[in-house]
Amino acid sequence: MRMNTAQAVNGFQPATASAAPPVWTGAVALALAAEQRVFAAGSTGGSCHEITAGIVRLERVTTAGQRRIIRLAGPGDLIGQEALLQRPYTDEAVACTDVQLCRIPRTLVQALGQAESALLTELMRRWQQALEQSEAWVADLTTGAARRRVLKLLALLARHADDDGQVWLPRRDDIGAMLDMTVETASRMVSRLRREGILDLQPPRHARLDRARLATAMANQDAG
Amino acid sequence: MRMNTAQAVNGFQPATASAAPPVWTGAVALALAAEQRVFAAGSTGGSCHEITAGIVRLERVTTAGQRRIIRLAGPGDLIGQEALLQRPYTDEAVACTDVQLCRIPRTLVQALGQAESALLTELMRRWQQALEQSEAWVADLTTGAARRRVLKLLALLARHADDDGQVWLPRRDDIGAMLDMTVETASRMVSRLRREGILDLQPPRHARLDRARLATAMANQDAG
DNA sequence: CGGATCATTGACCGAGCTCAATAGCTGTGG
DNA sequence: CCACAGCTATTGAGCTCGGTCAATGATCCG
Repeated sequence: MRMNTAQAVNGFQPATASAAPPVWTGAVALALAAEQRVFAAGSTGGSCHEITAGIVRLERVTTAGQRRIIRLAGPGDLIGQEALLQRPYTDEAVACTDVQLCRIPRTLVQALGQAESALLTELMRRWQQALEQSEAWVADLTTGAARRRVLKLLALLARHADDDGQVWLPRRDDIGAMLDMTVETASRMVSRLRREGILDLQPPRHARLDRARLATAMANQDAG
Repeated sequence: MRMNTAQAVNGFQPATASAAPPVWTGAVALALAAEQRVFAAGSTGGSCHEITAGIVRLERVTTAGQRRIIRLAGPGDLIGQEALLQRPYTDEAVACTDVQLCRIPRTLVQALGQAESALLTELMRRWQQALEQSEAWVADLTTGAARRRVLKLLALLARHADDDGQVWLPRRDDIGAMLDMTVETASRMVSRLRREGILDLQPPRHARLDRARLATAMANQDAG
């Protein structure tokens, strides 16, 4: 199973701090509270969205009837690109935290044939970013023991830490849907990490991470 | 865990029979034998590739040192788009079967600012397709019991059946890398499906599928 | 305060991993 | 052609992680 390939392909790229103002001139900003729906699966909206603040989850219901969170999208991420192609949204998009969005109408992008190429480049960049994150999700969050997957998830969430160093910690059943495990296992893992001092719960729905211990734990996990 | 949501979000869209000649005028065709590498992870190539025949796998080595197949790409799929953005390839691309490719140089796409919008649309379409497939992979192939995942994989492979109805069947350890299970479990599952008449092995590396029984088995699996 | 949702913990059990042995298949050289 | 080596696949036996079922705590409101 082990390989001697040297290059380290790291799943999660450093946070693409797109604090710079959105490039989509003409797009309209809007805000949503946590648990509000951005768009519904199967519905046909005329726009995709750039997330400027907060975290949005994309989820669907599998043929087995199980709710499954496909990926998380944060600031700088684009969701609902399928609308640009006049297709219904594939997944349900729901705000995990309070979020701020930038609504990008399809019409805006369609008038882009001869528009400045910077915009086109940006579009491609974001699109590819989504693809890579989706693939990183497969690679990191669906592989190995439950403990490993939870650690990986924490590492991902740490990238979205808010100003005072707190990270958003999903509800246990959401963790389950992300990592394909039961609520109980998710809870057990979180509790264990708390006892190990890796995690310090700050209810509601938040925690403080000990980055060093987290890194150590992940290294140990990968080693074992 | 079960939900009463009615809409069926099917993971795998019908095969995008892109038998039509590639839209990329100026791109150069090339052929590779099975197990040949299309591009290496970390290397910097000047082009992305459209697959016109065969199957290519995209894989990486996780931080745990485990080889993990991220997705499969077939005819009509675009791989290595990151080259368009002058970035090194994220994953290793290896031909699973003999493949035919269309090499699309970055320069070709860069001269696209004012080019016909049809090409731009096509690019976006493919990009989105890759994203969706990656997400479908997460949804279908990383969820649930080993048996379910193998069935899902077979359903996916069935979409790439060759002319005489045979499907390419990965080596057991490749199945393992795709579905995050051991070689032994993969072998056990395949053997079981063979005994159940869902699968008829046609070595080397091929099989014939009983679509009806496969569908039934998947339905049973989802029901249980 | 009472009810609802969410989280934690325990006891038990089974799917899948580990370790290990056997069997097919493929190619290579005598 | 056969014999052998090296890979690939299959199968078995035991053990463990995580799922299932169930009970108890927290937390959060109205």
